[in-house]
Amino acid sequence: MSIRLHNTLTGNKEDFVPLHDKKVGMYVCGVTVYDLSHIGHARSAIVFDTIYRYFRYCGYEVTFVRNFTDVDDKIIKRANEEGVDTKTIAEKYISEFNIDMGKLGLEKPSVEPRATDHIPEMIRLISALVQKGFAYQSGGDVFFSVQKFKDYGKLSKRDLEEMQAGARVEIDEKKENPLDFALWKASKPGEPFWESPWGKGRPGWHIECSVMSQKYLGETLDIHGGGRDLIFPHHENEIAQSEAATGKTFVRYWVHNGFVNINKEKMSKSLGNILTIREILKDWHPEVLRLFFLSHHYRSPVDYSEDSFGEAQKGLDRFYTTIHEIQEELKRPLVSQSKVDPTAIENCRSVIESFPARFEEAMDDDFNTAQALGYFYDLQTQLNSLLSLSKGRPTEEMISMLKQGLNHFSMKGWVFGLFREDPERYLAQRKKEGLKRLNLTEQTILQLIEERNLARKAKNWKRADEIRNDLLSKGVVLEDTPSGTTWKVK
RNA sequence: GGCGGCAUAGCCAAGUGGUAAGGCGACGGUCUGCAAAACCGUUAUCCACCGGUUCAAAUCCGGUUGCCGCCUCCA
Repeated sequence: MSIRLHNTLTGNKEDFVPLHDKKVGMYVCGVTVYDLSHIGHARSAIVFDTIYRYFRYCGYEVTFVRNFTDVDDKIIKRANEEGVDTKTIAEKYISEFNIDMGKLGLEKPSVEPRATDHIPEMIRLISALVQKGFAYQSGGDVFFSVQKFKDYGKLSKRDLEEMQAGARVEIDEKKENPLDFALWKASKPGEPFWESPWGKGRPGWHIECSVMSQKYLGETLDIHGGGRDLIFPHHENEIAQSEAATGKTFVRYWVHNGFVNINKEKMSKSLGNILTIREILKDWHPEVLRLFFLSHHYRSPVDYSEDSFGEAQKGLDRFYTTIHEIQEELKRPLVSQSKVDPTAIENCRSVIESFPARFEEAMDDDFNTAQALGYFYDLQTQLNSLLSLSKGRPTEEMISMLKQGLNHFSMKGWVFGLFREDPERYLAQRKKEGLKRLNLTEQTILQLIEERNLARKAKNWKRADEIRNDLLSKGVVLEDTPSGTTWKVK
């Protein structure tokens, strides 16, 4: 079964056939480094990280390129505000970005090129475009002439004439056509610049991606990705530049992820609701973020809210609890015989054994992580069911099935970047955070449990329930198990 | 104004021709001193509305309504 993916260019789901048998060249637009990255960047990064991982899981050899835009108006503005040079700003936010991505547990791309390291190549490409008549110099600027490129608008499904009629475009006297875009910009005093045939200047935004993708992946890429908002003008312009220069198809499959809203509102500077990855990670485990995103289709918009993250948190806790319990069960001595109903065992077996196939079927279908996650929940239910059949007296058969389940969590979980923690540590950490939030110490809780257990021994249920209710009202849940009383934060 | 997308249970969310995954919540049961957790079961005769195509549609086509995104920097 091959992977099918939705191609923005055609609007259809297509069978993925790479250019070179089992090799995939994938380019994803990274960030402009002028500020901390936000939850939207996190989504894009997580979506493409998952795609990257799944291709590798399927045995593809993937070259994954994700760039840094380190020269840009916003960086210049920021540098001026802080009275430092643009390089300082860029370096700072590249390192912040790397910290965030590290915490999110993202795989390192194969190459992370920076725009400013590719200026000579950009100048070469721009010159070629001028020579071929696709671009023209105007003062110290060079523009791409959109009218010269017949296919302009094919990705964003726009018509040049209609856009011009739209008249929302600012008239720039330097441009022959208001929709023409800058390949090279003359630098103003105080701005960073490079020498070029057109004088001192700096590259336009789009050219870097054409150059860097071509350099690391060749003239035709298998996959090019990014957020939906990049479809126009960024990716449209990349196509124009690249295809005008090479005469070849630039990208075979365009993949775009949906946006993140915050409490049903668009995230924007003007609304002041930008949620940085830094802030998110103060309150939530990185895997909560991943679980949250992966429970939605990558192309749909998602809405961040305390509640929705709380739900993801709950789900993650439950997975780790199951994994932990399996590990504990594996340590218990085997029994040779069990009175457990064999059909119950067989039900568990069929779900556990069919999991990999179902997981792959879902992922092959345009990376349907939400569906795949549903199968993870099914798997979990069956493993819990098995645990409750075993009740601490596992047979060899049960152990083998539990191990199989654990293996699935580990192997398939890797594709999702989930279940990477030691469950015991994860659960302990959750308790610790909970105590901090409730302003309680473990000592207090353990003392109360001790007191309650004495009451229970004396069959003083009234006192025992009183203690339990008291703790519950503070947010602590007690669970009496055969091996003793445990607690957790609600 | 142009282009694109979405509308599935109380909530979140898969499903693009074969008769509604999964999660949260709720309810009933098993277990338990009672609970909690876990497990089992129930919870959408129906997928915004109207019409059409088809043996068959949430899924395709046409229309209506509502919401959102892009068209300007943006993941």
